[in-house]
Amino acid sequence: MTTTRRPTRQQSAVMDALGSTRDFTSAQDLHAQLRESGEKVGLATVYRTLSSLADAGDVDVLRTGEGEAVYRKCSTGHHHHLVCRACGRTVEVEGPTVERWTDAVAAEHGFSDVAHTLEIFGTCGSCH
Amino acid sequence: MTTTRRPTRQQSAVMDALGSTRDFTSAQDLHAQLRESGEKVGLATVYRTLSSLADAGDVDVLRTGEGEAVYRKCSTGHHHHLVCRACGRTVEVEGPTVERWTDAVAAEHGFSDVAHTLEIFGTCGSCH
DNA sequence: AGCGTTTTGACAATCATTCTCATTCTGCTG
DNA sequence: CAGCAGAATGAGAATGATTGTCAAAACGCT
Repeated sequence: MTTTRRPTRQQSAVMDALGSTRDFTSAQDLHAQLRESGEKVGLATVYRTLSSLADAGDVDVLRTGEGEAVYRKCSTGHHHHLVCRACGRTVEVEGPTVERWTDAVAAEHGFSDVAHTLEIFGTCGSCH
Repeated sequence: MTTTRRPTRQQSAVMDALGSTRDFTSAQDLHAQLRESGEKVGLATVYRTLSSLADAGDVDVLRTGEGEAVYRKCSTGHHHHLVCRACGRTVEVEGPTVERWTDAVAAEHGFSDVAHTLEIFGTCGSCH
């Protein structure tokens, strides 16, 4: 079950690329960036690497309004994102309040194994 | 600019189909259902109708983990969803707590025009 | 009924993502 | 160090949802 992870040049290339941006990036963009910087990495590999990273919880994934998956290297632990819809600046936020609320609501309706997604969008100060 | 909306048979067919399920349904499924029940509606039309309904705020849209768009006719007003990941049963939930929290967090970081998405997934009592 | 516009529908075109599979690495092992 | 089995890669095909195209059909109005 434990997928044997074998470190490779292209995997670290993908991780470095991810680390160099602070904003959410799509697999396609990431692939383009890598090509430009001279790294030869196949598109399929970018996808594969990103999904294993995501599965392992090493990166955060969310979907744009158009359904495209975007990835971001984040601090560990459970948290949410406050994203500027103009410049894309992202702030990580955390709050026991929400966690408690979702758990309570779920319990109240007899749901277990609860998980949730929460993203906040707005216009940041500098873009206003 | 104000798109003149002209009522048609197929549009009401789509709306009826949406109204007959209480769970989130994809455009593809909706189209299949319509075909089965004898309604002749083109796939493109289903998509078009759904997006205008969504734009108008008459239906709620969210994305499955795989990025597929799913639609649901909902009560009006701002609310969130508690979805059973096994049977798909959906419960609408509402909570000033979260609304206040997101607004506060956003304000704290200088963000304005705040919007947010929040969905809760879990396993409901009967599926446990 | 007649007309200008909007909608429809069959199908082609996009686009992101996944699959296929032969080839290339990697980490051992002897 | 050479050899091996299994994992990873990459090029391109395949998939699947969604959108665009455009001629034909449906609407609302006169």
